[in-house]
Amino acid sequence: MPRLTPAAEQERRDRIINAALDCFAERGVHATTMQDICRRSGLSPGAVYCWFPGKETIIEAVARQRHQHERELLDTALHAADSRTALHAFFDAYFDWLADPAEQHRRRVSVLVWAESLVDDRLRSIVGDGIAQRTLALDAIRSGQAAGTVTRHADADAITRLALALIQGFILQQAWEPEVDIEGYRRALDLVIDALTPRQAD
Amino acid sequence: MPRLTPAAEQERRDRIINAALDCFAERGVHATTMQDICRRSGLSPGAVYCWFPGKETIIEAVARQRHQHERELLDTALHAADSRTALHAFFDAYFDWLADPAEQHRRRVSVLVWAESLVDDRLRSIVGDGIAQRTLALDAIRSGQAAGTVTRHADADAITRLALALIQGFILQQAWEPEVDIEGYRRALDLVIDALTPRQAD
Amino acid sequence: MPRLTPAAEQERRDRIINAALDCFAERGVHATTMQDICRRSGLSPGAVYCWFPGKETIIEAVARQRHQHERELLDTALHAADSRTALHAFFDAYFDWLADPAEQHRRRVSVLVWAESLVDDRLRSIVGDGIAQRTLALDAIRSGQAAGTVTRHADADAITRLALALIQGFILQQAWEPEVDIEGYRRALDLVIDALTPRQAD
Amino acid sequence: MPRLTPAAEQERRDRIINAALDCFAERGVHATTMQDICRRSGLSPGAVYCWFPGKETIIEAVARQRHQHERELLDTALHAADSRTALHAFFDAYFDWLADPAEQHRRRVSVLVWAESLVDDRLRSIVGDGIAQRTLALDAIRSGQAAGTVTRHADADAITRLALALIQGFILQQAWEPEVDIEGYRRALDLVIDALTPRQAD
DNA sequence: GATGAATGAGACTTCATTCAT
DNA sequence: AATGAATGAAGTCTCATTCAT
Repeated sequence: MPRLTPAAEQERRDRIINAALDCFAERGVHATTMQDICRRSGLSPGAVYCWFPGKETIIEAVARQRHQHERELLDTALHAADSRTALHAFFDAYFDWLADPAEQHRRRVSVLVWAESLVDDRLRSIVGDGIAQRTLALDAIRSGQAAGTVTRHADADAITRLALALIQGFILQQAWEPEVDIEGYRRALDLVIDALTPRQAD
Repeated sequence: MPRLTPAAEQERRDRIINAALDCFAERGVHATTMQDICRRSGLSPGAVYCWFPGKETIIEAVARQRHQHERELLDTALHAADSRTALHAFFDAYFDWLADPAEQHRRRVSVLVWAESLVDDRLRSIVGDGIAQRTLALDAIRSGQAAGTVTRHADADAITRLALALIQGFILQQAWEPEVDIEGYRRALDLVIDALTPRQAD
Repeated sequence: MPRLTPAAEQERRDRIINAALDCFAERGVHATTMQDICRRSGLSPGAVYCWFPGKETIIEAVARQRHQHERELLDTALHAADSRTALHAFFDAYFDWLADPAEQHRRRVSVLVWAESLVDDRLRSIVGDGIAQRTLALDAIRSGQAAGTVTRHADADAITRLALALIQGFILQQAWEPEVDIEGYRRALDLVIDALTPRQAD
Repeated sequence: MPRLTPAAEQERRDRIINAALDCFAERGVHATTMQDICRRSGLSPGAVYCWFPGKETIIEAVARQRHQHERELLDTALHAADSRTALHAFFDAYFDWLADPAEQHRRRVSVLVWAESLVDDRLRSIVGDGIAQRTLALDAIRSGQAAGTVTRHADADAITRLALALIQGFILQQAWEPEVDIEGYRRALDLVIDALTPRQAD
């Protein structure tokens, strides 16, 4: 029983997480059995339980993986010079990602996780961490408001919520209708962003 | 025990649906057992199965009930004279409803149903019917665009999607954080609506 | 709540028995629910339980009804003058009955009852009563042997069993294959009867 | 716990089939619960469901096992040189088997299966396969008729049916009365066989 | 580290029977 | 006598998890 290298360990874990992700995307979290995950990952139940203590933990790992890219996008965007640019850059990067066909099927799982998180405390804190990144944007919005590049007619908190809603709502609609016209949505989105980031003080 | 009146039948069904709704809101759809629903409704398993052929059907009935009020709100709003008024009226009515504390707990179930609908065909068509009402608003938006009361810088379809996203995204955030500042969000929302419905032709 | 006349009572009971018989013939005894019997008889569960204390009792009544005609056939046959005539008469009458298309579907229930009787004591005694009529024929066979009209090369008991087997086996085969050639079987049967009832002492 | 050898697999299956057979013989097919089969086989429900997808399939396996020996007896008998010898050999072998006390209790299950097959399509085809072996004997009977070793006064088909009835009828009677005099029955049977297989052309 | 047969609690559902009306 | 909604014990089966090999 030779101990696996860390890289090999990670490979096992990723294999399981991706198998679970695919299964979840196809039949949902609850309809997916551990056997499904075993079959899809090519591992035996015993092997899977070597790397995860239970189904719950696998779901959590999947949830974490789902939020990882969103975090990176936000991080990047927040480094922009001014708020207006940041907002545009963030939405641009985010919707480029949403337009990626390879990710669309798997992103259904994000919605499943949102729902699950309403009912599962551990998952709630994971999803909460992701959502909490909204607060990272708060300062940027506030300084934008101070500098006059973001409207002062609305609360910074509300603005971030609204921005988040525009993303989450779209993700939901895209999950229901994968063929949704993303470019049209982006154009409408630009109007909103422009309204929130006036060229001249309003 | 002579035949129940149609009203009494409906009362039974509603009792079951509401019991299920409460259970779902508390522990989620899958963690809720038929026994839970029986206990909460005060009926025996046999009695529940008198009125619903199975758990699946109860979930569907709950889903349908969830969409009912939204439909009514939209219906009402669409009778407004012009697009701008309609849009404002619709959001006003909708967010009045979202502000109702009595409904907030149960509305978590809407999110659960959204997720479930990605994975369950029958539910998908029920949710789809609800979402499809967005298309009812399309004509109103289009005539608004013709009349110059709605911006022509974005596609009518995209505008309705965006409006829907602003609601769905908020529902999601409210489900996660019941104490979210709804009034602040409404004010930010007004900016968006104003941007979409210019006072003078743009 | 006027008490029914005895005739009306019997009508109710027969209605239930026949409904049960039809259901049993179609789906078997166990797959038939009391609801099935209610539907088919046009009575409510309460009404059925007025006339029978339970499903068990209905099955027993059906079993009794099944054996009634056989008993009559045997009774008649046993009144014949001599054994050889009696045997021929009995088989003739019995197979005339078996040839009646109206009875064939319902006779499947006889086989179901045979099986059930192996496992249900009350039913066993009912079926046993029917089978025991075989012993009524024993004396006739014995006196036939004494008179030289029935072979002495076999035990009277065995002869009655064999005769019974020829009927029961056919009933079974007819239940499986309703289109079985009954006339051919009767001709072969004649050979057997002839062998058992020699024209001259053997 | 590495993969079971095919032999070990078969052992599991047989253990379950035999446990079911014993239970069926005691209380009937429907009164036997999966728990009964589990207890008797010494396996847990999960283990049983590893090897059979459901109760239905276990019943079918039991039915198949019941017909297996009959098939072998018939096969053997059909290899005899001439029809008369074959018929005698077949009945001899068959009734030797019927006389085996070890088998008598379990053979009650054959009757249960006959009944069930009237009402369950899958079972019908299994039992049908067993019964259909009667047709294998048809050719032997026909050539016997051509050679003058089997009576021409009856149809070959009817003769095989009659022979089958003599067995099935006895099985039924033995199921009801285990102490039935099998030797007496065999002597009476010899008379019948002699009648069907005349020493000189008739 | 890995295997996969086995475990067993518990889920959904059925259905013979009852009883208030 | 009859109705039919309601009861609830019991049945079949699933599936996350374990552990001997």
